[in-house]
Amino acid sequence: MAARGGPGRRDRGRHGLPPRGIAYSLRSSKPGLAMRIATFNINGIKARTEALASWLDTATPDVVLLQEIKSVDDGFPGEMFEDRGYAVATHGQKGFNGVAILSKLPLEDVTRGLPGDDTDEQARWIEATVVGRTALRLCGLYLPNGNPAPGPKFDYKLAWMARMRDRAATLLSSEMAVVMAGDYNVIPQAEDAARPEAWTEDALFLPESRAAFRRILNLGFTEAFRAREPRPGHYSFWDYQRAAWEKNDGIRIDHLLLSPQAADLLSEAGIDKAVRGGDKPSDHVPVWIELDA
DNA sequence: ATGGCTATATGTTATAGA
Repeated sequence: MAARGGPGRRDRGRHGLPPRGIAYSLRSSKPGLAMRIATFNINGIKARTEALASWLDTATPDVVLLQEIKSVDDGFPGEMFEDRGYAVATHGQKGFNGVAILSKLPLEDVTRGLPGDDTDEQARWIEATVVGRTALRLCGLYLPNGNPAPGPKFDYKLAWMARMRDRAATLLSSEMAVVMAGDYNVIPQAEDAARPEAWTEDALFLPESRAAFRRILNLGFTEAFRAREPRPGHYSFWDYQRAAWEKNDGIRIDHLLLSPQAADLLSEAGIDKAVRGGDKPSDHVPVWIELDA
C-alpha cells in the first residue's frame, strides 16, 4: 500500500500547506485553500441588506454574484460590503433587474451588459476577472423570466439565451477558467421541481427554454450542483405564495456553469437552503461552489 | 384559482416577478 500523501508531501510546511512559491495544484478541501463562489438572487437590495450581511458573516464567501438588486448603482449600499472586505461592482437599473459582484479579491476588467443587442436596456449581465492562483472570469446573470409564454416576453427570453450562448462560446475560446452564475429562470429537468406537473405551461420549464439551456451546456460547460449531486429534491427558489416554503414546493433555477478549465478545479457545491427560513428572506437562496483556485 | 405574496417606484395603485 502506497504511503498517503504522495510526491510533494515532504515539501509542505506547517499546516500541510506548500511553502510559498510552490506552484503545484493542491487537490485539497482544507478550509481556506478553496475559493468559495456563490450566486444569490436577493430580490431587492434595500429590503435585504441586513439578511445579506448576516449571511455573508456566516458563509464568508470569497465571491458573491447578486441578482435582482432592484436598485440604481448609486442606491447600492456598497460601503456595507466594502467594510467587510469586499470589492463591489454593480450594474443597476431603477426598480427591477440589476446585478452586482462582491469579491474579496480585486475585480478587474469589469464589463456590463450582455453583448449582441445595443437596444437592450435591461441590466442582467456583468463580468469581471479575479486572480487567485489562477485567473477566473466571472459572469453574473439574471436571465429573463419569459412569462407569459407564448408572447413578447418569452421571445425576449429565447433571444437573450441565444445571445448568451454566443457570449459563452467566445469565453470558451479564450480558454480561461469561466464561471457563469446566476438566476437562469430555467428548471433543467423534472427532478428539479417538487411538482413538475405544475410548471408544464410555464416559461421556466417549457421545452424551448430547457433546450436553449442545454445548447449552452453542450458548448462544454458543467452545471456544478448537478455534477456533484445527482439526486432529486434540491431547490433554490420557493414562491412567497401558497405556503410554498412550508410545503417544500420548490424549484431549482439558480445555477453555476463552469468552463472545462473551471470544472477541473471544482471541489464542492451546495445550496444554503436554511436562508429561506430566516427573517425577511428572499424567495431564492444562495447556491455556491468551492474551486481550488 | 383568473397569481392567493413581496419589492419597488410609477407611490394609497401599477408593474414585475416565477
